[in-house]
Amino acid sequence: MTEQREPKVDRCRTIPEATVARLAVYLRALTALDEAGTHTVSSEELAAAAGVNSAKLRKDLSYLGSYGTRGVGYEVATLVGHISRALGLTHHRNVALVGVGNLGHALAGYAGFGTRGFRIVALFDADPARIGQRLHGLEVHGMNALAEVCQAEVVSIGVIATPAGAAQDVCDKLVAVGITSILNFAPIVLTVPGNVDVRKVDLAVELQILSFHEQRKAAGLEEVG
Amino acid sequence: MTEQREPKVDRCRTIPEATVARLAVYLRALTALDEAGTHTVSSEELAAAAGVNSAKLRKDLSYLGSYGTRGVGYEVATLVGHISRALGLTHHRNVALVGVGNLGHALAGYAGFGTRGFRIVALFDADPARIGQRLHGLEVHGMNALAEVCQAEVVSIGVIATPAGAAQDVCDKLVAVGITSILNFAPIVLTVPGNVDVRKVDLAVELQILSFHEQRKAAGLEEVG
DNA sequence: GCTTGTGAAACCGTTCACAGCG
DNA sequence: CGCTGTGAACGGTTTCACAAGC
Repeated sequence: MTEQREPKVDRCRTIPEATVARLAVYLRALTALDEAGTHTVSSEELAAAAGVNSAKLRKDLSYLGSYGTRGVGYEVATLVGHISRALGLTHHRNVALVGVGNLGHALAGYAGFGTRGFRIVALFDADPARIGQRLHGLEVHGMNALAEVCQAEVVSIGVIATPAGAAQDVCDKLVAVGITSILNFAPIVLTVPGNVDVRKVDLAVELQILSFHEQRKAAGLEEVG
Repeated sequence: MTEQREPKVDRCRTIPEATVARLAVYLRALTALDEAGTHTVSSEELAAAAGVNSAKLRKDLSYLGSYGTRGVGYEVATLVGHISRALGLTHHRNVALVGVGNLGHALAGYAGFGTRGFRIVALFDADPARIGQRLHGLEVHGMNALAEVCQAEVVSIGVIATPAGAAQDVCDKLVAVGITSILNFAPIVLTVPGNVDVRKVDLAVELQILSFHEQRKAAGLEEVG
């Protein structure tokens, strides 16, 4: 057997995937603290606000560097800066949204994006009846305008809010235009080239997971009672 | 605080958390296969449809029992049945939705729930202007009707689609009414008793995770080119 | 032959516990 | 003294590889 030693180019910039997801949550909590006028937090306090334990929080933050003060805690503003930089949020990112139906409509109007580093700059839909409409100050384009519009506005993330049947086709088009990050709300697994990142949100899956635990709780009670 | 040390009752019915999440995805893929008229799938095929590798899929299914046929594969209908049972989806579960703003509106109209084991049976909002309105055949109730309505309809899951500021209060009210499973769309960490399960969906967090990878890709290119 | 089901190994993430430092 | 930062231990998850069985 050939001893395949991993190249192990472990430059200090390696942040575990699980940590990345939590950094976003810490950022949210820190922003809230900042707005409340708090200047300093201990790992214990911030961990509570983020719903994790303090050891995990400290380890997560340690991947960014040593930005705390022993015996004191972390400066809120400093952490906000470092986490923002780590997540690539130093400048706003432009988002294109495809599918302006039920859910897409709601996403287009969601104010939370703007305050957290993102701006929806373009809307698309396949339905001729919707093309040309204006939603929250943006015109709905047809899919054939995808390339043109995405290059004019510098779009870095695509959001798919179409029915399942259209999603893979839309995805292929987004990839063809050069988009390499996709957030998918359609209940289907997308196939993409290796350089493209996809994250998915499936509401029914979330409910089904809750259903599983609900059932287990019911079974447990039955046994006891 | 309430340090609940689990007694570690490892009865054979223990399905790992990571597996539960994927079972829901398998179910989605199987339903699609079923509708397409497929009767039998191999682990390889189903794994591809679910976006995982086949070894993982087989191990996941093995927690439910041995329902495949060696040399052949799995019968679609059989698997659908077993996964549905495992997830507690043999009967429809009733869902209460709190917050009928932008997002809540979209969720109330999302047809995908009905076909996948759930039914939204009650809508609530704190805004007097919205109370009494009808949405997709359901009346919007005020928060003071929560107890009454949730007990009349047997609600097993609560969905919070309110602004962040209202979410913890709404959550407390749901818990008080006896709801032990909550899906939270508000960008805040909810505090709940130990017997209550919370799952959260934060759209901005998802985008920030994509942003991280997008940045890393950009950094990588810079280095090469 | 082919594909499932599964121990064992490798991997990753979390928790512990304490050294290090302000 | 208090809190951060971190090696080491632990537990859960994924992958490997092959025996079992149609």
